[in-house]
Amino acid sequence: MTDFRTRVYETVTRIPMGSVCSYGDVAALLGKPQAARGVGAALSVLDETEEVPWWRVVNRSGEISISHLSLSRRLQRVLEREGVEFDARGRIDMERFGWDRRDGPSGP
DNA sequence: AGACTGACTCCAA
DNA sequence: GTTGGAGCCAGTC
Repeated sequence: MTDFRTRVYETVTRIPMGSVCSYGDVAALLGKPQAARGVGAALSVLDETEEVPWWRVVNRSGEISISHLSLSRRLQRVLEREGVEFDARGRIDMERFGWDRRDGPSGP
């Protein structure tokens, strides 16, 4: 197990239920803002039986960035059950559900 | 060690 | 809003 992967898992495990985070954000939290693809590689070796909630990591556009269609749909269902909302195009409002959001959704 | 792959992002048309 | 191309990085063979 590489140290990088270990740190990715520790960070992803901190994402609270009902929130999501982008690959780039996880990379930035590790001090490597350019390692977004590396984060994807680290999470790609996991599966749904793992303890790490890797399904809470989506791309910068708020879309599930997995090519396997049936799996991405399953992940969307899981996220919706956790309270994350998707629009008609299968996209998440990162301003509302992004873990790194600075202000709450019910702003002034 | 070297080359390929892809669950990423950014930027310019 | 899309599309194409170019960097970046870790995993795998």
